[in-house]
Amino acid sequence: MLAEERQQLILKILTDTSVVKMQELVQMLAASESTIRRDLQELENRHLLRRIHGGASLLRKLNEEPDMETKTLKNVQQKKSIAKLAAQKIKDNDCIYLDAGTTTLEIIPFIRAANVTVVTNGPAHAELLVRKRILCYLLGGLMKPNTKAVVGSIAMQNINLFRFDTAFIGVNGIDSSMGYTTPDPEEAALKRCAHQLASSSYVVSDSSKFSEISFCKMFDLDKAAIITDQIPERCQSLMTEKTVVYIADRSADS
Amino acid sequence: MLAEERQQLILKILTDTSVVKMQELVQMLAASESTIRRDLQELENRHLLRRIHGGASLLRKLNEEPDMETKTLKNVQQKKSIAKLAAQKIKDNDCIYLDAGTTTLEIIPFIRAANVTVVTNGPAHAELLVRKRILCYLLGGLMKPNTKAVVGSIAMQNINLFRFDTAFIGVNGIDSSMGYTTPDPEEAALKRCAHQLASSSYVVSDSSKFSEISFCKMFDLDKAAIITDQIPERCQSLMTEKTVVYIADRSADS
DNA sequence: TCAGAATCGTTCAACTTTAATCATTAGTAA
DNA sequence: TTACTAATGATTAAAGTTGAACGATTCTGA
Repeated sequence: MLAEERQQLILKILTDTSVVKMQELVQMLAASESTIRRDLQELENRHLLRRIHGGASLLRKLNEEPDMETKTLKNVQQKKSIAKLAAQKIKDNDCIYLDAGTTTLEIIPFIRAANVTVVTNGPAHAELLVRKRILCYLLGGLMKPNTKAVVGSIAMQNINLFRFDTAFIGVNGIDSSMGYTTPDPEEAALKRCAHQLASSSYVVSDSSKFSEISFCKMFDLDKAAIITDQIPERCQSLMTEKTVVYIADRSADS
Repeated sequence: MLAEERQQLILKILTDTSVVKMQELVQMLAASESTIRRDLQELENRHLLRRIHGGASLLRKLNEEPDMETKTLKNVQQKKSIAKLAAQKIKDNDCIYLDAGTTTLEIIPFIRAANVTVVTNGPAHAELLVRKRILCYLLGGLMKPNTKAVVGSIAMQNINLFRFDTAFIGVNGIDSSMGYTTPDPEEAALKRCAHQLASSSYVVSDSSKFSEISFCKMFDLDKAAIITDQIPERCQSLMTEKTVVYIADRSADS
């Protein structure tokens, strides 16, 4: 096998799996460890992957430091099932808005609809989308250091150039009286804007955000449907009264 | 079999398989290795395929093409020394524009100046910058699948909101009569804009781009200084006559 | 914290591919 | 036929690629 083929294969495998072990590659490509090592080195130099001890990983895993709740396997599965359900809301030829954030990022691998156009304020989202050959517009503006989301007046100006069939929006708090909330005023403004420009809006969130209230209000509960994995007992009736809630079936994972 | 036939066949085989080995071609076309080699050479000169060690591959493979010369370690070192010199042009409190592309990406690790603000159309650049706690604005617009640069009318509109002390711009061709050139019209327009908005512009490029001419003209030679690793003998006088050239000292690597 | 295990970077020799050169063959026109 | 040119095939030194060895480094579990 030629070096070129091997390297293309490595990239392909990585796109599917996000991380890959040295030994797996040695087996799959039937080459020596030295050779794989050299391939990885070269691909890293070309900024096509990132080497890690024992293998390689995709370039940018949004948040380097895994935040508290992404840690447990349980939560990963929750997020994936939420993401899968969200992706099913996307129809052929849709124009959608995809908010920056880890939950919305998970949606991308599950998108099956054809001829979709996506607008996003998450650079990581944009890169994953074009890798999947999905037409993608990125909003301009100030890049926030911690979340790497694009925000600010330029982003607000840019987003108003579009209209969406559907918007998928992340939140930090869901409360029956305060509605949807998030810590950063700039991000809140952008999310509100996205919601107003969309025919239908979905808030994607795991169940830990219920009864939480963050600094900035985005909009009222009834303005968007919620896609989540479960509703805590204590606020079940309050929620279903005020808005539409879709519960992801965790056993339906791929 | 005529040379013409053979070459057409080679291209046909390549279109089907995307990569092909030397030995396979020798067998399939029943010609000597020398002949096949000459055919491949000619086809490469006509930009119809790309030769790789042990065979040939399609030109625009699915994913990555922009940096086929980033391969050798030698070239990596060249790019790093160019990048280092470029970074030294940045002073405290500067507002700079950083064009998308691999050469400009290398500049970021070498930035030492304090309180710098950077505007870029490369999402990867933006992420690296905020990781270094450098204030960064990303242009919005359409994301190009192969280079992952942001381009188009929105990007043009966004960039005009800024003024720069210095712009660092990548190119694909440097020619004494045609000036600086690049393959994509959209990118060319953006680069031209960046240059016009900057007090001073630097073109960063390794020496392989001299005497090359790409599809779209950006601007004339004298409009920007060049930062490179060396000038080929044949165009040394032509270049130094028409513009300012900075040569990076390769031994000054960190 | 420590020791053992796994992984990494470097070096080297065997091997393969390439580029350059030269001899041979085929085709062409006088 | 003969002389000339272009294309092909063969040879060989140089360059590139590969796998294995080995010490250095990092990870892991006690």
